[in-house]
Amino acid sequence: MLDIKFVRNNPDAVKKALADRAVDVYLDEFLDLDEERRKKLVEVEQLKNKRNTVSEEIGRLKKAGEPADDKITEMRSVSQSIKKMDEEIREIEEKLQKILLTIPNIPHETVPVGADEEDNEEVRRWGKPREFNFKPKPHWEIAEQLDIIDFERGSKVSGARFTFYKGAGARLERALINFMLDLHTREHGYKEVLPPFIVNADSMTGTGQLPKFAEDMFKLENTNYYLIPTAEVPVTNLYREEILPAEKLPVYHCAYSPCFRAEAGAAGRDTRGLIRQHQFNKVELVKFSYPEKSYEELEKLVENAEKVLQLLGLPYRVVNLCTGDLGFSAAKTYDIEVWLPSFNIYREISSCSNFEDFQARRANIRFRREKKSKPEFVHTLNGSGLAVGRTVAAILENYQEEDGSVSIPPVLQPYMGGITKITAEK
RNA sequence: GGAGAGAUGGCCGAGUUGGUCGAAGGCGCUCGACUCGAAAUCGAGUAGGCAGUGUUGAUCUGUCUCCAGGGUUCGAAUCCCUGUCUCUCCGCCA
Repeated sequence: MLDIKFVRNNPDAVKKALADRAVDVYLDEFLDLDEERRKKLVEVEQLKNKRNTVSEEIGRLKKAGEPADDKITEMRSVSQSIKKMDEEIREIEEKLQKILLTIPNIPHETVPVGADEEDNEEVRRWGKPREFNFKPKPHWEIAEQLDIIDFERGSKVSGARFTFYKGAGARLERALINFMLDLHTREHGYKEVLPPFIVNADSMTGTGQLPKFAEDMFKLENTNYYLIPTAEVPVTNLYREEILPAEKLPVYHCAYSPCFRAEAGAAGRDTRGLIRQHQFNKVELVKFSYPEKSYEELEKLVENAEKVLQLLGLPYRVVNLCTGDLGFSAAKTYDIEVWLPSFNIYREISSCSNFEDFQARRANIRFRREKKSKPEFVHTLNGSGLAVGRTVAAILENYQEEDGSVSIPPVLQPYMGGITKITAEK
């Protein structure tokens, strides 16, 4: 959510940001409503002031045993006017809030202006895609031949885009989760959290999933609960409605969680394999930062996520998302894309964003610079470190051998009970 | 699931026969005095949102906020209704 005062004072900047994102918002209507609200507010506050002073007087008169009937009658009508005006103001505020909640964040000045992913800007590459002397297979073929992932039974038991991991596949997934958590907690200074996987609507609004993106999520019927689409939601909302002591900043958390996504509107895309599932695992990194340090923190966050791929020996590139591809709440986002040989392209495996104070304002997460200074909004950041399912896919594809077996990256071997290779069971 | 109790400022905790209550008191914190310094002691200060003023986030003014949302009333932390959460006991359960 943007600062209403900022929108009021910088309508042109907001309009430009909206245009760059190709988003339609009725900003002029918003500005008119805002002005009307303030006008009415002044009026009603004057009336309230009158009510307060006269009511006090009535109390004094009654105590002294003097009559106050005429004043009471007068106040009766004043109170009625106040009630009416409060109602009008409330309606205006509701409209304002509704619009405000659907205005996306303003892109940072270093974000390239562009229409879609074609206009994203490649920042760097790491690692060289391996040259195969045979035709690399897609990960779902490898996995099925090794009998470590069962897509068909996943569909039977749940539906499309659900899978069973089995044997070494299940263990690989678990190994990756532990490897990532260990790396981020031991080497990168993140404190681990294991959050609830179900949250309420307030939390979803706090991080920006609601009200605009309700159809992307699974809602539990007859409740106010949602399955989390990412650990970003519970972990960022950890400090909702709180004022953090300055000495605690920056706060770093990492969290494993399953993620549930309805993938509405993605029918027909990535129908095979692990790339797009209704349920997948992810290790998430979340930061709460001083405003002036948040872009520094973003760079460090991306590097922390990259480190996972480097240690796993998976080639990747980092791209700076353009205005048209940028998520609703983000001011700037780096995607990390891992090399997938069978696709012959880089595919998103991590998304690291700085939300500046956009989520903090929605969720009311603040900090106090000095003991006596006013609370300010923190900046929030998060990034995948990494999406585990896609990492499994990348390992299977990049480490596959011609005989159908898959080598285990050395850093993962301790987590896999020392095995160096996944081979088909006899 | 059944029965009961409760939700007040950074924390603890008064206030529940409605009327100078944004809220006593204590702790904590900040500043000052004392001290070579510290402790102790003494004095002062110590919520947030919105709006106006100023103008750039000093000050001043108004207003709202005592879990949330409604209601009664000239006036509610105090009365009524609904919801949420917490605690205790019982039942059930991993």
